[in-house]
Amino acid sequence: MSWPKHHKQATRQRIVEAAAAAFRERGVAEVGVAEIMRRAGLTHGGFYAHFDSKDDLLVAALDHAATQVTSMLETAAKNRPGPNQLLNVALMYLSRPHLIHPESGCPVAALGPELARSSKKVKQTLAAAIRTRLKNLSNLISSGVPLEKRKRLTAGAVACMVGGLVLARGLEEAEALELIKHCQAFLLDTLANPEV
Amino acid sequence: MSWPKHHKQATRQRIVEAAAAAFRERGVAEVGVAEIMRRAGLTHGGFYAHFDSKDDLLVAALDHAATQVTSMLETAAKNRPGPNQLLNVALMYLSRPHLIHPESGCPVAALGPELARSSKKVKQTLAAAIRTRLKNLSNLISSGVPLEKRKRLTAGAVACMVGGLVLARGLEEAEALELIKHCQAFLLDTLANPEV
DNA sequence: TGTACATCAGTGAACGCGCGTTCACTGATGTAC
DNA sequence: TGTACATCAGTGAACGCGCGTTCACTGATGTAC
Repeated sequence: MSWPKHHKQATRQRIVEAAAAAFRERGVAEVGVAEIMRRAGLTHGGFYAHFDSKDDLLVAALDHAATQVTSMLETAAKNRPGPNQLLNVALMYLSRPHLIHPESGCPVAALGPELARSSKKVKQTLAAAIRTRLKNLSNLISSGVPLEKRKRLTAGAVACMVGGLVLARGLEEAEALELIKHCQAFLLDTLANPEV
Repeated sequence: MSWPKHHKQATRQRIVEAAAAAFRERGVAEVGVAEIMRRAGLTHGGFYAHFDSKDDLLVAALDHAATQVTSMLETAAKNRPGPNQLLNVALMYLSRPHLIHPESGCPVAALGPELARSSKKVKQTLAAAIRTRLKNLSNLISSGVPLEKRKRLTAGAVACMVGGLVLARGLEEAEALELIKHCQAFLLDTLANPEV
């Protein structure tokens, strides 16, 4: 073996990271293979030594982005321990940094509709990411709350988070910040009441 | 004047309607000018007699789609009069027909992120559509509720509606229906309590 | 330690294709007489 | 009423361009001796 075995793997990872950022920043259709390879410090010809197709890369990039956001939200929950972890996560999600940095943020908010119209593999990866998100956030609710109510709270909170960000990114920054603040306050009222 | 004056206008309208449906169904980048003209029963060459560019058409199509949804939601509010109009609208929005028919549904849920990354004109049209939506739904809340609270409820409800649909469209149908049901229940709990 | 070698990650020119856009033309229309 | 005409909505071939993908090649690497 003429090259260190981790070398190619590391290059692949760099491509995946570049793609995950570029896709979320500018959209899957708007970013070409050549641009991603350039961002990863390579030329476009080598792409197909790492991936079967652009679609194959999209699956890997989506998976990477989803994992990245999962650990970001977990960190938010751990760093601010308290009685209402789900609320802490929602407040961090509906924040200015997330609003103005789609490239490192939630792939559902940045690309959801586009991904839902993509190939079967991409749709399956998206569905898996959403399921994981719902499950993880559901686990942040006290186990004293009945299962059905936990599902309701999780679905509502995640929907409000994703929708709040999608809507805010369609407005100018001043209005956007106001909107996410209102969504924060809405969830605060809803999730912080004693029955949760 | 050799043609009835309304003729060209009617053709233009047909193109806008075809585009509004096609874009919401398959995405702006994925649908070409030729396909839209074909859907409108025309050939692609005539397109530029009606629009300056594909982007120009997108502005008109987005505007049309937003108006269409506005009147759909208004109908929902009027047909089911009651103490909680905002909830009625949300329940209709988070429904199976809307889930499986993006081509006639909310353009924010179908195209939001893609539009937010588009040209300045498209972004402005999107922002205007979102502002109108927020304002209209805010007006459905009893004027007895303080303004700030109304803003909070509106923002939260609209975010939950849009996010719920975006998330649901990323899942398989059975899970999707369950998710929108949970979002419905979430809003029912939140909006139907006496303090609203 | 030094040299010849096999491996294979990465290069860059080239491909076919579909896109948005342009333009010379066609032919259906209402009007003038 | 009938015919010649000007208008212009719509046609369809053509354009340059950038895309995803392919492939013959290069050159950096660790190994054998």
